[in-house]
Amino acid sequence: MSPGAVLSGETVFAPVRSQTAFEETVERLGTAIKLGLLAPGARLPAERELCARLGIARSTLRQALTALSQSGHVRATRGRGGGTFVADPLPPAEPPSAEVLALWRETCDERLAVELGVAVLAAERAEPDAVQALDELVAELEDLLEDFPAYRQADIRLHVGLAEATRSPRLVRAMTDAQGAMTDLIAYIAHPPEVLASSNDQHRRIVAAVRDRDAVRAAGAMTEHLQGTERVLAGLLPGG
Amino acid sequence: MSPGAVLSGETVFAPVRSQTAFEETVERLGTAIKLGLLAPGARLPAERELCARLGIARSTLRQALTALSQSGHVRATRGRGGGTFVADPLPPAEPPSAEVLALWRETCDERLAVELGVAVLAAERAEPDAVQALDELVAELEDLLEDFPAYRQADIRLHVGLAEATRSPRLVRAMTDAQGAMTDLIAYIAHPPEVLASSNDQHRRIVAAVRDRDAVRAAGAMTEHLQGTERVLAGLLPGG
DNA sequence: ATCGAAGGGCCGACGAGCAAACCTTTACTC
DNA sequence: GAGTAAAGGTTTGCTCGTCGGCCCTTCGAT
Repeated sequence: MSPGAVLSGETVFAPVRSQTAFEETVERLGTAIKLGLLAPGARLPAERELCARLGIARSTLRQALTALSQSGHVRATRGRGGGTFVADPLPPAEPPSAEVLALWRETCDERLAVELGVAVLAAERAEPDAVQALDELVAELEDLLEDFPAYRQADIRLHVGLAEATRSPRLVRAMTDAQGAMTDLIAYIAHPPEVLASSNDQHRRIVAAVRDRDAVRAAGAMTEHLQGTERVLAGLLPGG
Repeated sequence: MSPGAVLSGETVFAPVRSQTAFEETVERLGTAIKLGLLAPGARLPAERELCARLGIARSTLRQALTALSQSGHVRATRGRGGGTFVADPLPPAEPPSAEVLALWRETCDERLAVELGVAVLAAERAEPDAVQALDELVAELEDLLEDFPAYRQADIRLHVGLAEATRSPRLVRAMTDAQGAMTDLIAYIAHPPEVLASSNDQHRRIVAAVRDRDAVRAAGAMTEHLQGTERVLAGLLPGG
């Protein structure tokens, strides 16, 4: 038997953790809000429409919306012209749990895979339109070096935008999940403007490689980009 | 708004698909069996132990085992020294559903991400022991060029072995999931010995790059390796 | 012959989720 | 100002998956 046999045995028989529809909905909408995919002040679809789109009963959706409303991420107004809106401003983020911190390396590993795959496929497939949108995001980021929260929001839009350029919905989902997991880790470490500037240089190189349809260069630039975060985390967290 | 806004909106509000514990268990064990992670004739842990490890009730586990037994993947014997065993031989694989076929490109995209990430991280982290195990698998594959089913089983062990070399359980899980999804697509296309020989050459180069701790070369070799499959599928399936 | 470890079967309790109503608030329209 | 449409809020009852426990059957080892 190969030396890894124990590990794969462990993996096969690891706990099955079935999320409930309620939990999954809270997480989906909550992450989208925290990542800025749903902008502050934006209006969600009406409950009756949203539950149909999500494929769940309205009562289940309302449980999720109630939870998000109690945590302050969403607020609802009644009557005609009312609806459910993303809170503005958003409530402050909560510090990451011990469990999240303990698994930080695996989280980074998963992100590495998603980002690398996205970089390669975006380089193969991105349409000129998409590349232009990415260019604009990079320019926008340049003006946000002094304001980390705003920078991070636009950063997420850039990474998700790369995933969208692959036109592979599952990769978009994987990217939002990965970014959601990373945000918990990233939020509480310092990001001086110089670091953000160099990070955005890397963005520029990634987008340039995508424009040139150069998958190898895109992957290389992305690897470098991710190493920055990882090195900082390795210095701050256990198991580094 | 970026051109991708529609896509990310679609993604955020896409149906939440809550698997039941029963379904998840059938899929986990079923995939492990089909992939050969649980070898034919192997004995599963006792029900009472297994349900504890999976974190589910015994009655739920038994539903899953009953399903797997009815589909012929597993057989159970009672009494002391009895237990639940992986069937030998396994039942013939079923042809892929129309849904699986329609999403083949996204499946390949996800696999690309996982395999690429695994290749890079394995090159950074693999221990000499693990590399040696991979070498042995490549050698074993060399003797199986004439027997596709056996080749494919060992092929999976090699790819999962690479994932194990990263020592990242989530990547191992991601790899087994990806291989499970690919198997459905691969099983029904022709694989003449010459194709397998060239595929195994690529394996050799991947492992060599991992041994040399050369992440870039590992990623390159892996990309090339995956393109083979993808090109064949693109020729046979719609949307290619 | 007995014991113990294994699968096999059964049943009651509980909670998630669903479906379909109905109520309340609010704003636009005529 | 009355009516109506569109939104969130509430209630109710049912189904079904899951749990947890209990007892039965089988059969090798002692």
